[in-house]
Amino acid sequence: MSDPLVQNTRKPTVNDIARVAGVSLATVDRVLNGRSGVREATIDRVNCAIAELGYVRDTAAANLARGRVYQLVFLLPETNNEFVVSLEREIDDQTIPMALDRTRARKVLLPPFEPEALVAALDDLDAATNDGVAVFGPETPAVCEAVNRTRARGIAVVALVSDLPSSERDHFVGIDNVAAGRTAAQLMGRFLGGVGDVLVITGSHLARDHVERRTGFDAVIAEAFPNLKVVSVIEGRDDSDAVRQQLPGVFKTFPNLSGIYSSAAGNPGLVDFLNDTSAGHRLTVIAHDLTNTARSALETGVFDALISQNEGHLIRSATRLLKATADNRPFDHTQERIRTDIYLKENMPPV
Amino acid sequence: MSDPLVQNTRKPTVNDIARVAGVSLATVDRVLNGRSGVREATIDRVNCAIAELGYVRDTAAANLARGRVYQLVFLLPETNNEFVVSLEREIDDQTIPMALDRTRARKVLLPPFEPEALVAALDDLDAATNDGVAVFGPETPAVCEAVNRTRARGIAVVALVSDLPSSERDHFVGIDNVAAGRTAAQLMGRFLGGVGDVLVITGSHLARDHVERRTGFDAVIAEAFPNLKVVSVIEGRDDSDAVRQQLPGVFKTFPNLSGIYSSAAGNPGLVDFLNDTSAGHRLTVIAHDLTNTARSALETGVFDALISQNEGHLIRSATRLLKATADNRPFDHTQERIRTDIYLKENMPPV
DNA sequence: TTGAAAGCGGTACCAA
DNA sequence: TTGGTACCGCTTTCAA
Repeated sequence: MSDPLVQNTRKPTVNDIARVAGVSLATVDRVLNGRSGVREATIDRVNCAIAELGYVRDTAAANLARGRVYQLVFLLPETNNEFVVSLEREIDDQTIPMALDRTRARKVLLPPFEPEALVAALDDLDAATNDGVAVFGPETPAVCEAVNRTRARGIAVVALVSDLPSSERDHFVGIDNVAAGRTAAQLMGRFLGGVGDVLVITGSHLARDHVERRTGFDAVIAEAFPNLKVVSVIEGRDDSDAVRQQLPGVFKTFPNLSGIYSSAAGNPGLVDFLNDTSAGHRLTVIAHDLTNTARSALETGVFDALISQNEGHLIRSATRLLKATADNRPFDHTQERIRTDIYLKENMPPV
Repeated sequence: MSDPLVQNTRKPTVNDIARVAGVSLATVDRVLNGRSGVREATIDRVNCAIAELGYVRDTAAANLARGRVYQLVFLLPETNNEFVVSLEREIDDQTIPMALDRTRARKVLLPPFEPEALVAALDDLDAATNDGVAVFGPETPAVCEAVNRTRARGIAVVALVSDLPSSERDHFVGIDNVAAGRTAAQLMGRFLGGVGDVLVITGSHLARDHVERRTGFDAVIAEAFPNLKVVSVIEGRDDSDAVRQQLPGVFKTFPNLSGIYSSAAGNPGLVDFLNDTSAGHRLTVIAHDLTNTARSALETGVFDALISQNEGHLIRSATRLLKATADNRPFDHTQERIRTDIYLKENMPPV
C-alpha cells in the first residue's frame, strides 16, 4: 500500500486530481462539491483520479477559501437548575476557542417541558443562516416531526442529554440513561449491603432521560438486590422547592428509609432538607451531576456518590458532531462517546 | 466592547495590521514571528496595531502557508501489558485523523524500568525533526535532566501517565494517582462494609504512578476504615506471571483475605488465579484500567470495580498539548484534565 | 460544459 | 531594515 496519508509522501491535492484527470481546477471543484454543469464522462474521469490518488480534502484550506463560519444553535430549557446552567456557561466559555475555529454558537432558551415552544423554535430556524442545532428537550411526536423537518431543510440536528430516538436526528450526545440508572442501583445496593428501603426522586415522566434512569434503577434492584425496596417515588419536576416540600411527608410515612436516589435535578432542595433534619449522614444518597450543590454535599458526606456526564464534553462533542455532519465528514465515534461518570469524594475533579 | 472574536465583525488579518501600522506584510510577519531585522520603532508600531485590532493569528492559515507538519514522538515502555498495548493501538488508530490535522506521531518502545534507555532516547531527539515528545517512564534524576535538556533544545515535553514533577516538563497528561488510590480505598471500604483483610498488588517502587496509588490507598484506609487492614503487599512488576506465582503463597499465609487492590498491571495473572481457586466471587477485587481482561472480569463478577483513565483521551490530550506548546498557543485546561474513571459492570462503555 | 485567475490568511524568498 | 510577490490547498467569479 502507498496511502499518502500514512506514508511520508505528499498528500494529493486538487491540482494533482486536475492533472491526472486532465481537467481544470474549477472542474475538479465542481465534482468535489457536487455542483452541476459537468458531463457524466468528465465526472467519472475526476472521480477515478480522486480514487486513484486517495485524495482527502483539506478541510482547513477549504474553510479558509470559503470564509466559512459554522453557525450553530443550542436549544435549552430555560431553568435555573444547575446542570443546565453549567451547560450554558460551558457554551459561553467556548465562545472564543470556537471563534478561532470558525464556529459561532448561539443559545436559545425555551420554557421547559413545553413541546410546542421547541417545535416553534425548530421551525423558525433558517437553513441559510444555521448549519446545525442541538436539542435538549422532551420527546413527543410533534417534536420528532419538527426535528425531521429541520433536517429535511438541510440543518444538522443532534439530541443533547435526552435522546430523541423516534426522530431522525443525526446523533445523540449524552449518556445511556438506562445504564446510569443501573449504575446508581448497583452502587446503592453495594453501599447498603443489599438491604433497606429506598426513595427515588425523579423529574418528569415527560423527560425521556428521567424515565430511562428509573427503568435502569428498578431493573438492577429487581435483578440483584431482593432485599432492597423502592418504597416511594416522588416527581420533583427538576424544581428544588417542589422536592423540598414533598420530603417531610415521605419521611413521615417511611421513617426507616436508608437510601435516596435523586435521579434528576432539584438537589438543593434535597440537601436542604437533609441538613435540616440531620438525616443526611445516616442515609446513603446517590444523585446526578457534578454541580456545586452536589460537590459540597459529597464533600460533607451528605451525598455518597454521584452519577454524572461532563458538561464540557457534551458541548464540545455536540459541536464537533454538528460541524462534521454539516460537512458530511466522518468523525471518531470513540471520542464522541459520553461516559457515565461515577464520582466519590475521592475522585471529584478539582473545580 | 468590540472584540472581533466575539462580535460579528470580521476578524482582523495581517493585512489590517500592515495597513494600520503603515508597513508591509513582510514586516508584520517578521514581528509576528519574532524574526530579526526590524527596527525597534517599527516593532512597536506593529505591536500597537496588533493590540489595537485585537489580532489573533489564524493557525490553520499559518500552517497551510508553512506546509507545516507536527512531528511528535511517544516514548513508551516495551511491554505486553494491556494498558500500554492499548495506548499503542490508540496512537495507531489516530494516525489518519492526525494526518488530516498535519500531525505525525511516531512510537518508540523502550525497555521498561530502565532510565538509561529513556535518557538515551531523549538525547537522541533532533529538534530539527521533532516538535514534541510524550514520555511514559520512571522518574529518576537522570531522566529529569534529560527532559530538561530536551526542552532546552526547543522540543516540547509532556509526561504521560506517570508524572515527572522534578523535571521541567511542559505538562503532565494523566490522572492524579494519589486520588486514584484514595478512590480505590473508599470503594473497597464501602463494598466491604468497613471490615476485612486486604492484599495490595503493586507494580514497581520505581514507577511514580504505582507509588502514588499506594500512598492514596493507605491514607484513606487509615483515615476512614479502622477495621480494614492491608495485610500484605506484593510487587508484580507489571508482569502477569510474576503476579500469578506470588499469589498462592499469600493466600496460604492469609486465608481470610476479603479484598484485593490490584493497583498496577498483571491482571491476567490475578484473574487466572482467582478463577482457578474460585476465590474470585467471595472476594472484593478492585483493579486498574479498562482492559479486555478487566472488562470480562467485571462482567463475570470476578472484579467488582475498576479505576481507569481513558487511553484515547490520554493520546489526544498529549497530542493537543504538544502542538499547542510547540506553537506556544493557549489551550483549554478543563478539556485536558484526565478524569479518574470508576467503572462498575453497569457503566462500562461498550467496546 | 469548461477553464483562467483572483483571493482566503498567512509565510518566506528575493531584491532593494 | 524594508517591501514586493509567489504560493500553501481550495473556492468562486467571470468569460469562453
